[in-house]
Amino acid sequence: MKDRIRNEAAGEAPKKVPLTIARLGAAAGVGVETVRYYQRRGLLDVPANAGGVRRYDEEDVRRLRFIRRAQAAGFTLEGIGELLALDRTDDRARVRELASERLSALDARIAELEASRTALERLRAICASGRKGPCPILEAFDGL
Amino acid sequence: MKDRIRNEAAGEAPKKVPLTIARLGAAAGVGVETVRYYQRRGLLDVPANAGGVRRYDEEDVRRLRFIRRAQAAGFTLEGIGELLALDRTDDRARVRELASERLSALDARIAELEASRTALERLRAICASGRKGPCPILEAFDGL
DNA sequence: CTACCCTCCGTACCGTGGTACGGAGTCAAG
DNA sequence: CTTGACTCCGTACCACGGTACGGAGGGTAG
Repeated sequence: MKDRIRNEAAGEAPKKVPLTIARLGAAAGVGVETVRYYQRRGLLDVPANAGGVRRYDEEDVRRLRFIRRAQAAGFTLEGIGELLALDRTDDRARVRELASERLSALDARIAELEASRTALERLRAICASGRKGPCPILEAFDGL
Repeated sequence: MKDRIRNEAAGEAPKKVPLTIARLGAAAGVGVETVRYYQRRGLLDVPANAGGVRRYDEEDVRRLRFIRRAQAAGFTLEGIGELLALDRTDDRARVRELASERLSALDARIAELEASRTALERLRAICASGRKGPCPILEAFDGL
């Protein structure tokens, strides 16, 4: 079983090891339960293999990785569902709309985080070990 | 009642209008229920005024605003509780520790959001209205 | 063939951060 | 003194994104 995993890493002889749900999850850094949750949400489809153990392919891995990346970009799972649907259509206007929407939100959030960053560095400096006087935590965030 | 609010904006004659819970919340952009929730969590204390309507002061406003700013910086309410407690002690080491911790997380998150930003702009460009060919949503995030 | 681990499936539960509801009490203006 | 808005308090519920559990069946290494 460890050998199967070793096989994967070793590039030689792509032995076409069956991609089970756990391996699919591992390929994108998520657990089995999370994959199953995405299936329930309709973000990944369930391979038709009634009765037995399902097998997955590279396309599933791509989709799963996409989900995680889109999440990191701040899309909700619902939004990601729409993106996945759009990927099959050709509604460019809608894609641009969603992207622009997210870009604005992202820019706002980045600005916010950068302001917070400045405040935290200020706090860290003010509360340096050698210094005397108060270490005003509340004030450190004034003007955010 | 509208007049009370008008009073607040008009700088003349600071009439020392009583700060009720709704006005406290409004001063930091949150609702009554949220203030009460923070009280339950121990982030704000409940003025001793058993039986009647509680009154708040500027200190409460400061604390409430701090909570929201610290949240924007990515602190959890639990972490904020610790910060508020630290504000009363002089444990500079711990303050610096929390600040540094958060700074690292912030830097990581900012980098992530910036990478997402790039990917989204790429997507928006690729799916421009005039262009032909596919509008590859999944690929747009490759390499994040 | 037999351990042994993995998969399948339903259902329940979790943490975080709130939001809603409803009845009784309070308070200020008219 | 009434009216209408606001407060208090407990309890319940919400969205989001998972995570856990447990029993029955599948698949494979030795």
